[in-house]
Amino acid sequence: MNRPANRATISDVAKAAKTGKTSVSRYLNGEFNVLSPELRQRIEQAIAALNYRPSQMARGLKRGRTRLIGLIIADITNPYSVDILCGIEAACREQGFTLLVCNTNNEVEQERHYLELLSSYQVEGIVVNAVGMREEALNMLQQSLLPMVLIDRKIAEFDCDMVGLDNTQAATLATSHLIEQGFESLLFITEPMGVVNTRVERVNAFHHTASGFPHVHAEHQETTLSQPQHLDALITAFMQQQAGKRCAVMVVNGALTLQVARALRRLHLHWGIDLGLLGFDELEWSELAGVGITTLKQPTRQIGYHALAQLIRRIDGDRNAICQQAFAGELVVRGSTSLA
Amino acid sequence: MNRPANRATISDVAKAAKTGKTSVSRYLNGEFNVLSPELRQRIEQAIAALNYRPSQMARGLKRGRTRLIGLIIADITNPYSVDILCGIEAACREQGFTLLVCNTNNEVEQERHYLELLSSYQVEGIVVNAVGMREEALNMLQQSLLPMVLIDRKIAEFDCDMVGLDNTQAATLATSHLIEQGFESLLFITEPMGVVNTRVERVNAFHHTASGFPHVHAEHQETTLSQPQHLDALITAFMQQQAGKRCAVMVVNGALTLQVARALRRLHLHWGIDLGLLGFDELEWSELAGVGITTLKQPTRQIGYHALAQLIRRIDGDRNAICQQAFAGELVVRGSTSLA
DNA sequence: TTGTAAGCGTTATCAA
DNA sequence: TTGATAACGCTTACAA
Repeated sequence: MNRPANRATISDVAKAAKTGKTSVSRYLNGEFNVLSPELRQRIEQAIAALNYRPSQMARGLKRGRTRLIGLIIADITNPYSVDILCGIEAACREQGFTLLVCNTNNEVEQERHYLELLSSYQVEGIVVNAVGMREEALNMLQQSLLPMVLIDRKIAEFDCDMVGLDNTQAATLATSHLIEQGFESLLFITEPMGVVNTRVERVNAFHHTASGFPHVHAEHQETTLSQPQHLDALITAFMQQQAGKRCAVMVVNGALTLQVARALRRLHLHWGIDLGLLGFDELEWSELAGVGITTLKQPTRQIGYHALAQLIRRIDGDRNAICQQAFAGELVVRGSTSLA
Repeated sequence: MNRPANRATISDVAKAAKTGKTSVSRYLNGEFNVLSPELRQRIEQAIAALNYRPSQMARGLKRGRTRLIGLIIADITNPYSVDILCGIEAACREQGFTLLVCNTNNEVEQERHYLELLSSYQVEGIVVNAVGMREEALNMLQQSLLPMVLIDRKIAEFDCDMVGLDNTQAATLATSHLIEQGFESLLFITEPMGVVNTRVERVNAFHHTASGFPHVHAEHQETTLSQPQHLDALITAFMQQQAGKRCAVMVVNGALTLQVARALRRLHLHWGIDLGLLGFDELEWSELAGVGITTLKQPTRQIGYHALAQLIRRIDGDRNAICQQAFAGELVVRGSTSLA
């Protein structure tokens, strides 16, 4: 019943080194103080000879500590999420954790699946980047008992550590910039606000800031990523209504900014010439699109990094009250917000 | 010694349902034909009551079959890799496999780490997207005994299934297009060719195609992503040397195209006006950059999808000869290659 | 300094 | 139909 194709086990190594499993285990865990140099060497050779690698399965089963962190991403296609991921990875590396990335593709079923998977593989904590995730999916998270931290998004009635952008500061900064640049008519385009706190906070700060300038017209409109052509109508209507005024469009996130830029192209409207344009989220092509697009840049890496730091604190037993960390955004000014 | 915080085990369920572990295990594996309806219901209730979830750790340990696939990505920041990932995921979903994504960030150490991790968690196969991976890192792969398929890149002296672009077809298509558009002087900018077969094949096909047109000047130059300013000198020299001719630049991949576009901006050269520009890899912003950038689009999703299909064939015991699948690229023509 | 043996939570074998 | 019981590969008391 030999299965020669299979990997060597700790018993094989023990046999080859003419010793017991215990000593091999000790070797594996670096407990050299209880190993004679001679035995240590025998084990070393046996391991090399058999090309032995310990089974994390068995290890995890036994000790329950895996140094594994799960990251659930709703949409890996989103560059914002990827940046966050990089920040988390950096932190993981420093702390000796390994990151397992799971992309749910915005599907509830996938999220449920991964959540169970991660938990059943004994990850010690989970980071959830819920950008674009539907409420339904989020509720599922509450069932998980694992240490967990949310990125970017709060969930109503679900107390959980959160790390993200200071939306009020950011939207205020962006709106002020447009007004300073002399724009008198502002349109904030957002995905459906619903209970998505990031969107709501951005829109609120937008209106609040604009309301300090009576001569400025400010309105917001909702649209969905799935119906990009809807933007054409939205923007056309706005431009007609506000004809003669210096108009600017502000966009709630990077994914939507891409769609807005495409719509403007279709409409033969040029940002920086026919109207102003400012988008949340810095994109690699922001400077290449026409005269460049002014963006509100999030400290994404930092957000990811601190999210993991917080998670590890929880893993290490921190029982302090839930905390929400908000980081300031930065304005990157380009041609799209300086009308000639 | 009770640990009430911990998850329920199969024994707990068995106890709660007043039965043995075996029956519970049978229930979990859907062997209802050997379970009386009555017992089945008791188990069902016990599971619900305890919110029991089987431990994949223990399962994997026991049966050695996990339905897990590992994906090793050298640079998740690369949109090409993300697209591939999406294709693989789609295939995984269909086939009932779960994908674990590991980003090595182009670090050899990370790759070694993940390779061991995946194998020690009993993934049944690995897909490697080596784009941007250094040779050093690739060698490590050879040690792995798992079923494996490479994306985009071959490794010298390492027989392994590979799925990628038909580089010769693609480069020929692109070069022909430039010549048809009346460009007489072509510069192919590539990352260091070394033994990276994709780059070599593209450059070779480029020269071969151009050589059919005696009036066309064709040259290639190497540069690295880490020294974007080097591009400025490269391009300036080319434009001066070929002054008076209709010049075009072709770029070996999307990441480098981004850098080239930035360099051209710095040099105040406008693609579609001062020179032609064509890049491998379609990017979401290709149409938004100036007059739009002509690209050679890879069927990325398809590549990912077929890579997984091939891997599964191997997992299922396919022992046929190593196979390399090359998919055709498609030209997306935009303003950058039609000089007024 | 070394080794034996009892688990960890499953599944597989075999007997009832 | 059921259910002990022995693995799976590892860690960890506990002995020696």
